[in-house]
Amino acid sequence: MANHDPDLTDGLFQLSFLLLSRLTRIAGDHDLSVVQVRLLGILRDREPGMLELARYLDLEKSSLSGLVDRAEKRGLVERIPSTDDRRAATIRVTARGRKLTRTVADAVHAEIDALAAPLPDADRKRLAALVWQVLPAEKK
Amino acid sequence: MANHDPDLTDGLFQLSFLLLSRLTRIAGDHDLSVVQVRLLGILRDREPGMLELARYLDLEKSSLSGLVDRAEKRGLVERIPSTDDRRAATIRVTARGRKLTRTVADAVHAEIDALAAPLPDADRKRLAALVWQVLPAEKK
DNA sequence: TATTGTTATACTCTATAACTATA
DNA sequence: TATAGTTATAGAGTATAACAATA
Repeated sequence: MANHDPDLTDGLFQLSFLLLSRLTRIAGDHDLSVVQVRLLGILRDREPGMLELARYLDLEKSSLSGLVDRAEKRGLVERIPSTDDRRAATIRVTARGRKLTRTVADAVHAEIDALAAPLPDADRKRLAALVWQVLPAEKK
Repeated sequence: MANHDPDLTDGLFQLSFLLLSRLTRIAGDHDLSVVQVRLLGILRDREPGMLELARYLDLEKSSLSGLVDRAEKRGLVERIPSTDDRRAATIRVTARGRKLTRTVADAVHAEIDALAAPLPDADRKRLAALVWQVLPAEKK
């Protein structure tokens, strides 16, 4: 009955795929892809240039162009031309994008809370603490 | 200094994206995509039909056709025509696919072990147990 | 009629390479 | 020359709808 020594790697990937699948569905409910949600999430508290954004998302700068194009076309973000470097622009989330970000974030939170709800409160806290301990410093 | 009450949802998604990024890189080292790795992983101990496989991967059956086509073209899997239902086929991993699956799985395991290595042994076990507790029964 | 699977089509996402404009 | 960003192109992955073959 008791899982003796369940494998950490397998469990983490099972959980990752489950979370990703939930996120994909929630994003899809708002006509967003997972990467668009990540983009919006990054823009919550930053106004990065394209190269910086590419680094955050671990994408080539060329991949960013289309991504930002599609988000801009939907009025979720805007390109703000830099005043001091006429090659550069920063990407800023619009009011509409910010609203959508909040909506999606709330839905995601509710979903994950429900997933973890069966755990006793102390275990949920322990899990959160352990997860954050595994994350490398630059992700925190 | 101490993260007081770090958010569970945020931590889990940070970790999920980190794991996914590691998996993407490892898969790419072997010219595989993440979904191809998942496909191979499922075939380790099953020989499902296309519809069954679609259900495992949470994809439309039409998406499976191309996925399996590409894997078959590389000699990683093969379509075995069903003997009792001439519409149907099962998907079987080849010897070559099995070997590649092991290689990738080993690399992934090593990578995640390294990631979790800073944790004391007891904490690693606790983390694994908690993760498995969050997973719904059908994933175990 | 229902089911298994493929095909046609369209879109998103991604990379590489070549390019433009500015520094 | 170097840097910020876009464009051209190609391919994987995905879905919807229509289809073929078999049950």
